[in-house]
Amino acid sequence: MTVEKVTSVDVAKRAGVSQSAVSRVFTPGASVSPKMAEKVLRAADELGYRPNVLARSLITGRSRIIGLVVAYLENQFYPDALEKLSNALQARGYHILVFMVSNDEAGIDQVMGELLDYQVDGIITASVGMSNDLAARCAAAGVPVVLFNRGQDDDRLNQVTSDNFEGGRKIASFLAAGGHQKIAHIAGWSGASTGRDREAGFRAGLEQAGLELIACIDGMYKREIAADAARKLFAGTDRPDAVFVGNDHMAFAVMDVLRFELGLSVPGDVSVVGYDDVSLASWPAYDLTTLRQPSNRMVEATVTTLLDWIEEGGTHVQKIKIDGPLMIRGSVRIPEGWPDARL
Amino acid sequence: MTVEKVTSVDVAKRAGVSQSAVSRVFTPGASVSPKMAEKVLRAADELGYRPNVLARSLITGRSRIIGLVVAYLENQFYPDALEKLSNALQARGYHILVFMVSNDEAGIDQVMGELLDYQVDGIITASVGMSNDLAARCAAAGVPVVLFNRGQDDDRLNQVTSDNFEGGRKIASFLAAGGHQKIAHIAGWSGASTGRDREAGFRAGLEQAGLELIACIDGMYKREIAADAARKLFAGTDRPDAVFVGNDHMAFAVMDVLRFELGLSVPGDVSVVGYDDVSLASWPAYDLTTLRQPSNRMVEATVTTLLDWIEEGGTHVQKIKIDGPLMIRGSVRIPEGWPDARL
DNA sequence: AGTGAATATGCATACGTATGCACCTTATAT
DNA sequence: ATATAAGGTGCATACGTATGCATATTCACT
Repeated sequence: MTVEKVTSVDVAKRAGVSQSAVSRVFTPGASVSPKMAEKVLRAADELGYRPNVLARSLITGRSRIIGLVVAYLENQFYPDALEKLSNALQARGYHILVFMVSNDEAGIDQVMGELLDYQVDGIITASVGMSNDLAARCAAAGVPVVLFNRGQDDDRLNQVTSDNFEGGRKIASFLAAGGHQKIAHIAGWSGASTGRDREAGFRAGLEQAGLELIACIDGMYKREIAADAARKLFAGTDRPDAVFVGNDHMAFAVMDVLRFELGLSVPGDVSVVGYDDVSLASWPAYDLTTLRQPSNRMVEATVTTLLDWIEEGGTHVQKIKIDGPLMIRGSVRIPEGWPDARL
Repeated sequence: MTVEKVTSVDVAKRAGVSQSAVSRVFTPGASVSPKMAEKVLRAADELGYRPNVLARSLITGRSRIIGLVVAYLENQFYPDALEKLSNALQARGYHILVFMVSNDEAGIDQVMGELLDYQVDGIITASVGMSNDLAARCAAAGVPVVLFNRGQDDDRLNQVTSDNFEGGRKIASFLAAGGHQKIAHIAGWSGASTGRDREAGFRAGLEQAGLELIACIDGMYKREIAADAARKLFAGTDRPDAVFVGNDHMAFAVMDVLRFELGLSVPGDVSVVGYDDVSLASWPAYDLTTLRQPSNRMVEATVTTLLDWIEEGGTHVQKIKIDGPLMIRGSVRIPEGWPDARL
């Protein structure tokens, strides 16, 4: 396999011009005459020349690479987000370098180091937090960070989330309006802001309706743990008549346990509500009522924020919350005369 | 935001040594004395120095970046593969640059060009084919390619697939053994080898059992098209008693239509078999019988093949087929006395 | 102590591109 | 026609690192 690299020098030679001229032809906005452009482009085409992005980045200091840190792709919300992020960035001339990471501090630190080695122009973390030390290193390296679907109290870190507190609250008032009395919660991981905020909003909404949680278990955003939580919640005789599960991924597991292990009817015996509105939630097998995280708008906000920092040298750290509607489907008892309008 | 790059020169200065020495300390296998290593590492640590991968790649000609081209992540098989590929490559010091692509020739060509601009060391396409022209360009650039889950007659392209023909055949004999008489097929996209091979194997298996397909519709690997196909298949009075669907992603849609639109029982009225064995297939809501594509082994083979080419200058193009078992679950009528052993 | 081999180190250069500067060409206005 | 600005072009250098070559140091052995 003979590798014949063709460089701007080769093109210059063939076109009978200087290397700078070639470079300028391939640099948008540089000053070149039409005649020159034509000559160079023809020579480039004949040789099959394409600029070396890496060499370019050495000078410009911009790699057009965005690092994406993500913990797991099993929850459908993330591949969906990844696909949308990648498309949006690709349309703007950037590309995503993927870093899978186990969600513990040591793993993240190690991976984030590798990330910076690649001179990424920016970093998006999907549902992953950062240590202070790390945030400092990114800041020092001048690499902007956006936390996608994760909040963190650090005024160097941009973040884009749905309005988790308000979402939890909406679900609470919806369940309360449906006349549910014994309401339980299988929470998202308490180590993440999303889980905590949803729970807090949910509790606030219940209180507002004069209700109280009868049980709350941390599901860790994991299918198996959520399933166990469901088994535990429904082990006694005093069963909940409604469960809010911290995300759809866990909610599916919970519904499976309720229906196929315990023989309960959803929503006949118990209402189930999720969070995210991944596409599977709308499939008839689950038909899950859930609070939609508007991934399109979240992605849009993420990309806009990040590129603003990269290209305009942004200075104002954004903490963006995006409101989403409750998607009412067949997994819940629907309140009498509940307005069709989305919450 | 002040960006202070710290380079090997800075480290050299502080440690009182030459830049070459610093480079060697960070190059595994280079000759350095323990004393030197210690001095340099301390200085590097104090300054927070890390080698610039991009600058390094300019000299070595290796970027340690693998381009991954993928069409869509909705089918759970792909995020799963992506996660595993990324982990496996990461463990070997490589990272994945993601390129989303619409599955048409023009889009692929455009994207593949950008890919080569990044000087990737290798390319993996997930369920995406390549034009001859493109294969030639990759070969000319010395960039090895592995097609993951896609076959193509081109002796420059490595490929790793499951044994799709044999898989289709296994499913046919299983359904035949179950006493099904009116067997239909909702095929994978006929534009892809996987779909064609599964269908061919399926037909061969039926013939072997003295049966014949009563209907076959191209589902294009798309949920909505598969759902329509199911509606069409079951519109008349002479309904199939078994359907083999070209992948799980479509099979879920088919089951949804059968159960929730047509009120049929699966497997009471009709058996359904899928292909892939994504994790959702084993969830009780579907409990889908399906032929497992062993993604772990496929990923392993893909990574091994690719890195062999990259690091050892491989020369023998691999066309690897990996056999997978039929996972027998509740979506089919199970043949009397069918051995528990996997097919 | 002296010899040769083996190991460490520094110097200089190369990788492929972008860009400041100086120069030259062409267009524009006077 | 001349003066001036505006636009093109080439030269030289820089980006941050790896590496061949020559030299300096260490070591084992006689």
